[in-house]
Amino acid sequence: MMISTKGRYALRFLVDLAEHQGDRFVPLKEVSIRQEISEKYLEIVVKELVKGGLLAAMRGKGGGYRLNCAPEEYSIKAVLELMEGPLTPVACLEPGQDACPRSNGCRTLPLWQGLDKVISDYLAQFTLADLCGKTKISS
Amino acid sequence: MMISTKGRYALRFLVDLAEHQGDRFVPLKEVSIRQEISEKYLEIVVKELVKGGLLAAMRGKGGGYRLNCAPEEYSIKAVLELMEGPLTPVACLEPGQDACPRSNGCRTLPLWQGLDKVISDYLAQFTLADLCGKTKISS
DNA sequence: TATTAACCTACTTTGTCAATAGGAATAAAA
DNA sequence: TTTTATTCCTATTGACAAAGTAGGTTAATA
Repeated sequence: MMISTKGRYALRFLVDLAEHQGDRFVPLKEVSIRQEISEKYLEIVVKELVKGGLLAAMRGKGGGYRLNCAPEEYSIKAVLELMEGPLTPVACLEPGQDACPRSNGCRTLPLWQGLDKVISDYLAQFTLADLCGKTKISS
Repeated sequence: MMISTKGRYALRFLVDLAEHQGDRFVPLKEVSIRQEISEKYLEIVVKELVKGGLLAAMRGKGGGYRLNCAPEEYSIKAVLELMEGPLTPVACLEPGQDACPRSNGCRTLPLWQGLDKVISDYLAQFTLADLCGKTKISS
């Protein structure tokens, strides 16, 4: 299991906004009820989305959250990486990792590199828009 | 990060056996030195490989471990699932999981199903033999 | 009978996940 | 101006798993 609640909740929050925001700010509580996610925990998730520049926030009465861009602009891969960190299947592939001393003759490295690529390529091809309304994703 | 040391060490152990066993039983200590993995921890990993029927073990002097089948017979996916459990990217896809009540209108489920499929298909196409000697895996 | 090696049980340490608790700051409405 | 609705902030908790250590028991061979 590689995707934690943070990544999953973040996507659900963004989809919910895309589908319900219209022209207003949507309060977190509203999403929390629709998505059946604890308000308090969702706060933590959303804080990172704001900090990452994906959402605009507005405080006080009538406040809430709003997408900063059109749904087509949100790459699924980018959202998940913001929440989860690198999505590599093994630690030695994480960016900024100094090459493992065994990497030269490592028999398994190519396997992990290939796996990393299929995951990365898959997630990079979708945007938030693909998750909205009737699904455009087929397995 | 989705593949733990158990899965990674297990593959390295199996590859090491495939490349060095010849016609004898290979003691764990020997692999542990070559692979630079703690003997004690490797014991835990190997125990599961034996229990899973992948290895034959022989005790006492001259003992050690040996592959039960030809390297082509070991599916990478099967080995990893033995060590890690289900490789699904999210919990709701694990086998034996009762369908989540939200699954009907879930906007993210198709995404996870698709991701699960690319991971599963990728890992299912390789065997231990593909990891041995010069790599036959390209990314 | 000494040696080598697998097997077994228990423990430890460290870190992350998934929250919860309680309030402070801010904006709008009454 | 006071109430209400909302985001924002810091701290804490409980459960669990990952990764590894420690110390001994059983079995096969020379």
